[in-house]
Amino acid sequence: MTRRTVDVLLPVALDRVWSYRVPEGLALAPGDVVALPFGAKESVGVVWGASPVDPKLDNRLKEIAGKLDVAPLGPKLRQFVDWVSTYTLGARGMVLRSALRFGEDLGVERVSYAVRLAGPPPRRMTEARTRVLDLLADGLARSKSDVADEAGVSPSVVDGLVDAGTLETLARAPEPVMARPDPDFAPPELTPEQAQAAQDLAGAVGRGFSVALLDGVTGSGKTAVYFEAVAAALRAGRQVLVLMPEIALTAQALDRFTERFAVKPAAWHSDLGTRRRAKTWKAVAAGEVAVVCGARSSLFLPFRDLGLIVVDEEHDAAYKQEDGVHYHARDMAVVRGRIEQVPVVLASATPSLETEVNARSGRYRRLRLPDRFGGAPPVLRAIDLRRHAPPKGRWLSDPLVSAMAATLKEGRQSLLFLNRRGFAPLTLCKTCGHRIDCPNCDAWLVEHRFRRRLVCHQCGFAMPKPDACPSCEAVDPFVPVGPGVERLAEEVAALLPEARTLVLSSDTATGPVRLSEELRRVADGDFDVIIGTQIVAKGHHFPLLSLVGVVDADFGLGHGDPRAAERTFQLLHQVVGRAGREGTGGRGLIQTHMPDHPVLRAILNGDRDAFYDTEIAARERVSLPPFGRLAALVVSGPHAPLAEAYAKKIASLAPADPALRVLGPAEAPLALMRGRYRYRILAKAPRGFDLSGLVRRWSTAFPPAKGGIQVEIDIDPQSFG
DNA sequence: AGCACGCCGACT
DNA sequence: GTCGGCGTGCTC
Repeated sequence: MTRRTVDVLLPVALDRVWSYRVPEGLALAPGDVVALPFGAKESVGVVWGASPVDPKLDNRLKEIAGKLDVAPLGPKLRQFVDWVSTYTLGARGMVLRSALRFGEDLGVERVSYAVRLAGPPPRRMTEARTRVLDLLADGLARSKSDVADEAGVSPSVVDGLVDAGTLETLARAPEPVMARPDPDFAPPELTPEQAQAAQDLAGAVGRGFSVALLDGVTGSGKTAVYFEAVAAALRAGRQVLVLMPEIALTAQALDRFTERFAVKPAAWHSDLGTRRRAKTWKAVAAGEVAVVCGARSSLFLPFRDLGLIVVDEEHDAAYKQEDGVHYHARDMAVVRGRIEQVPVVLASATPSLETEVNARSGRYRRLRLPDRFGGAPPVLRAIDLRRHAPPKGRWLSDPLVSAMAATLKEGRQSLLFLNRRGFAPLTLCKTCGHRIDCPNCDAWLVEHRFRRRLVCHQCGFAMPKPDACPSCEAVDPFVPVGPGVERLAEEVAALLPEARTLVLSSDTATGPVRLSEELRRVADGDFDVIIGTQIVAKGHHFPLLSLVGVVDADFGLGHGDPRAAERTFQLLHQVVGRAGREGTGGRGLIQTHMPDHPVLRAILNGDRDAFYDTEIAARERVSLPPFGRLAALVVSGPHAPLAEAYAKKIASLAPADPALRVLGPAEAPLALMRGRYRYRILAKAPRGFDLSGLVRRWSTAFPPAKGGIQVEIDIDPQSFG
């Protein structure tokens, strides 16, 4: 007799489905989330389909343990998972894993207890009890932990009042993750241009797939405009995904949503606790959450009825996922939009070159927003470091320092931008010239004075600064070379001792929560000088800021990597845009050795199109993306000659296709990383070529990888080098 | 990705 | 004699 079987996809690094027996009486359909035994333990999986089972396998089939009480993954999400896996060559199971990120426990909801005033005051009054009763005097119920927090007492004080009969506990149903946002709560006043763009975006909702580039600087009202498209989707009763770079997901950003729609959006990022994660995931699947603001992984959330996708800061490099499955969230957002048949809005002041090309060709609609502060962008000036070289051991030129002093005197804030974490990027022995490198990577150890350690920015290796040179054994011989943000802080302290400075980098703002706190203090005027890495460039608003100093504009230029030039352009554009958003004429001073470099000229002249013109022409000439396609195959292993030999071997196995060009293997940009030697093969193909398919065929011919050798495949790599 | 199995070195 | 290192191979 034939048994009922289903094919199940599991969230593990496997590319295929597995057949299972369906127990008697259990109805299963594709998309159902099930529990099942897998290997030695219990796992979850998703019913992906049903196919005839090899009879030889039949008696080895295991049985599905049961169906989980969550909404099934819909056909469009399953199609998206399949598509992403096919395109990126990431294992299908690993792509599914991104869609099943509901944490360990989906099961039991924790009952939370609320308390409210219910009886006479207790016989014995204490100060702590008074504070609790004052807080609850309005008669409303609050959760026990909120009461303890807000009254500044320990939870046992609340318990004591319950025991005394003054308060009563109510087991409250777990609150819904979010109340429904109100599209009509606080409609903005829009300029005619904004209103027109808003109308365009809102009009696209409900009319199938389309892509629009919403093009405008930070002060142009981009957010207010795309919120109108969000409002349109809400009115249609549909869900919305707003993608943001992880680091931009701050309270500041979410507050803007709250001001417009009266409730907070659901947030989705790596900082979420498992509890909240599970709750949000379920609520998204059930259609109870209307709007998610999330980092790139929110692309795989199981929306029940998605109506709109917004990709904010679409050019941001953080959208590229580099570990596990390699994908670009902006590109995949467009794919999900196409599969879901919903509009996609890409928002940026400095679009990626890919998006700019698509807008110029008319594939994407462009909606351009003028700066609403009447075209008064910050006044920008280059400081030519060849003429204004700071003294040795300093990095701030005289003109920049005097501008900072004047700004301080006016009671306004200055922002110094330097994209280097730590104190100094290089530590040298002054006796023998020995350089302190990472033992696992081809990188210098960066001194971090706050942490009192030398740190590898590649692999995280850290060690205390040694007392003696490991090479010549001279005692205390080290000199820091070059600046990091921490070293600038020292310089500012010496030059402007009365200034209150803040260093803002991923070391000080660890995650959206901490970053939010620091940004709030900046907005409150707790600091005069903010010294930041690229973390300060990403869409945050600094209301008191009137001077931006770019300490080293040349960083990333002049290596001939087109992507580096694009990055520098975007970063500088964004950073100088932080100055003077409140109408007071802001200033930007840019320290550089090459004020005539095209990227800097475009920045200084505010001529964005000039930058795109030259960059697009250059890429077209040499068929770099988006005018050609790239795939990178990175071979790595603990033993350099073996890894290189393997890389050469697979390069020689490339399919013969006249359209394909195989370059390398060459040492990868980071030839040694985490103790692994890396060699990179680049495959180039024309636009429109099925590069994924070709690489997939190619990879089936790879010999078995032994000796710890790994091959990572990156379709559309970000670096062209 | 997990996880078990298995085959070699240093210890209660 | 056993504990445990991580290389290899399997998962319906």
